Amino acid sequence: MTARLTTPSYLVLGLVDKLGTASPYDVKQAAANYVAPFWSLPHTQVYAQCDKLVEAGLLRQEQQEEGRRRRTLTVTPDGQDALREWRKDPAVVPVEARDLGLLKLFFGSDVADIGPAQVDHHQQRLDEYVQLSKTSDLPLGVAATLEFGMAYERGLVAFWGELLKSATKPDSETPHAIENSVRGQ
Amino acid sequence: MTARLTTPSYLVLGLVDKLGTASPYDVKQAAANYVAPFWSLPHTQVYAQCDKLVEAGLLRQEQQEEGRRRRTLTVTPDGQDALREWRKDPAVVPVEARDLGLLKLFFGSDVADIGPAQVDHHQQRLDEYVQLSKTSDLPLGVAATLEFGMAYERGLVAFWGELLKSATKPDSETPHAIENSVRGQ
DNA sequence: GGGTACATGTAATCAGTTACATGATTTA
DNA sequence: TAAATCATGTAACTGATTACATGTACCC
Repeated sequence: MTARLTTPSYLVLGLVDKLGTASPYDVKQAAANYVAPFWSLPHTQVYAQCDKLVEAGLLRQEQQEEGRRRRTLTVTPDGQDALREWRKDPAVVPVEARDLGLLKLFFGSDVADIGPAQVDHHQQRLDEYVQLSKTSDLPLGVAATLEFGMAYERGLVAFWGELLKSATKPDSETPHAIENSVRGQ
Repeated sequence: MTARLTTPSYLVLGLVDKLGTASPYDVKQAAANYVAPFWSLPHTQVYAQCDKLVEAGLLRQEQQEEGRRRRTLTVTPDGQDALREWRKDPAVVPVEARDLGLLKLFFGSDVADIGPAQVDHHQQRLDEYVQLSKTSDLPLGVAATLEFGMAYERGLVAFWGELLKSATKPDSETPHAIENSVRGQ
C-alpha cells in the first residue's frame, strides 16, 4: 500500500488476473499481443510494476531457484479487491489526442506532404484490427475495444483521405466537406 | 543544435511563429486557447522549451532589463527552416489511445458502472468544440483539427451510448450492434 | 556446436509534472 | 490599498525510456 498505483500498475495487475498465473515475461507477451495498440509498455516497465505489485501485496510471487529462475505471479485476494475497485471507478481522465500529424496540420502543413503516409498508416492498422476481430470467442471487453479501434482508424483514414481530396480540388476546400465525410464514416 | 528537439519544442516554436512576436506567457496563453484539448503543456514546459530553442538558435530573445523583465521571442531564420522541415516530414508516429475507460472496458468493467460518466464527458467536450467551431475566420489547419476533435468526440459518445444500450438489453449484446452504431456515426 | 529466441534484470538518463516562490502591474 | 492577475522562474521528484548486460533453453 505504500507505493501509489498508476495505470500501468493496473494494466499489469489486470493482465496477470486474465492469465491466471503468469511470469513477467508472459505479461510482457500478453501486453504486446492484446493491449499494445492502445497502451503499450516496455518490458522494463512490466518488471518494475511486478515488483511494485508484489511489494504492495497485490501479487504473490514464486521464483524458481534454479535454471531460468522463472517467476510465477498470481493475483492475491487484496489484488482482486484492488482490481474490482478500479474497474468500478467511473472517474474520467481526459485524454489528449497527441497526434503528431494533427499537430502539423494545425501548424499549416501541406496535406499533400503528410497526408498520404497518414492514410497508409491508418489503413494498415485498420486492416490489422479487422483481421484480429475475426478471432472467435473474444471476451466482450476485448471485442468492444477492438470495435473502438476499428472505428477510430476508419475515422482517420476518412479524415485524411477527405483532406487530400479537397486539397487537390482547391475550389471545394470547405470545412463542411471534411466534417460530413468524417461524420458519415 | 546540441539539444534534441521534441514535439513540445516544435509546438512552442510553431506557436511563436504563429504569433509573430511573443513572450513565453503569450505562448502559454495561446497553447491553452488553441492546442490544449489535444496537446497541452504546463507553463514550466513552455519556459523550458523557450530556453532550449533560444540556446539552439531557433528563437531570438530580447529581455527587458527593468520592470516585469518581459521576454520577447521571435523565430530566427534557422527556426523557420527547422519548422518548415518539420512540417514537411511525413513520418508517422503511431499514437496510442491510452484511454482509461477503454482499458477498464478491456479488463471487463461493467458498462453500467463507467459508461454514463464517459458519455457525459465526451458530450461536454463535443459541445465545447461545436461552440469553438462557430468562431469565424479560423485558419484552415485549426478548423481541420477542430473537425477532427468533433468527429472523435461524436464517435465516443456513440460508442459508449451504444454499449450502454446493448448492456441494458442483454439479448442484443452482439458486437455487430456496436460496430454498426459507431461506424454509422 | 552455434545461432536464435527465451527470460530476466540493472543503470543511466530524461522528459515532464508538481510544488514552491516572487515580484510587477492592473483594477476595484 | 488590497486583491487579482500578470509574468517569470527554481527545485524536487517521478514515471518512463534507452542502453547495457547476462545467462538459459531450444532447434538446426
